[in-house]
Amino acid sequence: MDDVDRQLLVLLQQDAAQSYAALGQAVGLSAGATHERVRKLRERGVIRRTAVEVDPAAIGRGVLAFVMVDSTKWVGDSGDRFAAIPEIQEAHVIAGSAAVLVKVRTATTEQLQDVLRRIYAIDGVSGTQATVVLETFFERPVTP
Amino acid sequence: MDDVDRQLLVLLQQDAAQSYAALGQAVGLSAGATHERVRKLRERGVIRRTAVEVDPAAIGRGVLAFVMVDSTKWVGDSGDRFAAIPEIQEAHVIAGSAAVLVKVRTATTEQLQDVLRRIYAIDGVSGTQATVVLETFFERPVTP
DNA sequence: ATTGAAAGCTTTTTACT
DNA sequence: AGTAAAAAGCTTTCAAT
Repeated sequence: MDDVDRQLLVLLQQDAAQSYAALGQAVGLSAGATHERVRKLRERGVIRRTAVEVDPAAIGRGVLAFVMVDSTKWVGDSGDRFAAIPEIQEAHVIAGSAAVLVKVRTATTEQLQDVLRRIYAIDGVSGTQATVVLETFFERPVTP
Repeated sequence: MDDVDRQLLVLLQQDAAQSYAALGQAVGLSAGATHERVRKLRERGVIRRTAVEVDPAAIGRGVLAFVMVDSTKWVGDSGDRFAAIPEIQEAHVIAGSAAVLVKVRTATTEQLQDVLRRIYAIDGVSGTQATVVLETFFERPVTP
């Protein structure tokens, strides 16, 4: 992982649809060498995948909320229970009490309420504290 | 936005590097028609961009935390102040008091502390409450 | 809006440095 | 690791439906 790799990652986070020739020109390498470096970044798992980024509002997910979930039992192995709720975009085990922090996207606040109901139905969950987002300043890739 | 468009979005969120021929086969369309649909999804802004997804730990961002930021003044136009801190991956204005919720990725907890210091330095910020993530269950695309 | 095919690039491989 | 060039494959455009 040198400077060129880091530069390539930044460029590919901005636009993964550009050609290796263009990428190579930007970092001062031939298309072939650029291709080989990107291939290795994938192989080593630094690049996990290439994906399109979708506007949440355009697909009926205009409401964003973060929900703190409290539990009376150990939550370390209940990831699947959260994954089973499709409106949950992220779920993290957090420090403090037995707790999980989830990021939820729904079409309406009514649907958000329904997601909270389904979270409550998870075994051991003793409480939720939802925080609704009014405006997203930015969401951006993590730069190296 | 019909069912085929939604299917295409799901497939492209999983792997945007596949060919239009493969995509078309999956949804029962020719490569040309698939290309045209994807082009329109881009044009309409449903697809924002194509990007690689990078493993945060591999680029020295193994520590993840969510930080609630309280402020004594209106925060609606201080997005740039948060954007100026590169370790902040997301920043959202949240309901409740004058507050912002940010997602931070750093290499170490010492660096996290330094980010908190820089957040405190933002005009009007009166307090922060950091929650460190112990384990990420999942982070996934929003499905239509 | 979709098809099928042609033209023009890109990726991917290979031989060489 | 990098370069350069060839082969294979893909994107993009276009006439037709």
